[in-house]
Amino acid sequence: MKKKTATLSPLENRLMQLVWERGSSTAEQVRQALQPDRPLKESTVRTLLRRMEEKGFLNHRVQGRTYVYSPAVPPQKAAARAVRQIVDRFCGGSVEALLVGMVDDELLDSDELQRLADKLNREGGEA
Amino acid sequence: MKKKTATLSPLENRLMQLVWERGSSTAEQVRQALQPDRPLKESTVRTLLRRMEEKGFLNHRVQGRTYVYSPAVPPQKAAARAVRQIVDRFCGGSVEALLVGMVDDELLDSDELQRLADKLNREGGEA
DNA sequence: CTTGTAATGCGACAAACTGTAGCATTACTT
DNA sequence: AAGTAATGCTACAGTTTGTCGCATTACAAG
Repeated sequence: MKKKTATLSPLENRLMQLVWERGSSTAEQVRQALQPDRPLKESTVRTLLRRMEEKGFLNHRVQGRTYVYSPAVPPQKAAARAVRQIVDRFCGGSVEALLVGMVDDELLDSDELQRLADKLNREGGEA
Repeated sequence: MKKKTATLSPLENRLMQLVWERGSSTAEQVRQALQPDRPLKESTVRTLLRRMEEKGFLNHRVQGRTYVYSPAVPPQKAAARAVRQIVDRFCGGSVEALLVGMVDDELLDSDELQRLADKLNREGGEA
């Protein structure tokens, strides 16, 4: 059973969140951000950050003696990617089916959908 | 570390797929469905099915000497649930942001969205 | 230049999750 | 009463996750 993981674990996701919010951060900053809620040693945070970079979710640039990590992918892009998986898995590839399900589940209401559709169409598609 | 898994593994997902398609199935049927592509021993399939039930994705009823498994949740419901997670994780809770991202990612095009919105609104919301 | 210091990556380890399956037990069919 | 088929339990190896300690290294200060 050998394979490369392209998914973030719960905790990794938590960190990803922070990095997205802050734009970019150092291990120490992330550690502080997690602070009283989730006290982790710096080594731990660094390991996580490193793994996340291996998985392709982060990039880092060296600034002086410090590594500054930043998102390799914008959140919405990652989200879209995740949704694609869901659509394939659960909805037989039909995005429409997914949206219908979301409305049924009250995750989204049709008015909101309407409004959004209007907005997007008005803007037109600027590829 | 504590335990509490609410997610399906890749292979489990594969089986879930089948059960959704077929409505309900026995271990043997699932095994056959996986056939040449993924030959698994019955024991294996049974273990997977059992785990999936533990995780709350399947139910089973006894029919004679056989267990017949069926989805505990319809696919679109599960999808919506998964999407909710994504929305929270990646889009700061904004479904709209997600949809915009999907359009950007060409996973969905605004015309399609428009059509769907119209359709849903026409049908009206039968709670 | 030497040394102290801070930041780094590597290697480790236990618990949990996955993929796979053998086997003793149990429940129908004959 | 027996044979047969389906069941759940237990097991196990390979991975992933959560957590670190530590040797090493790049800089700043002396």
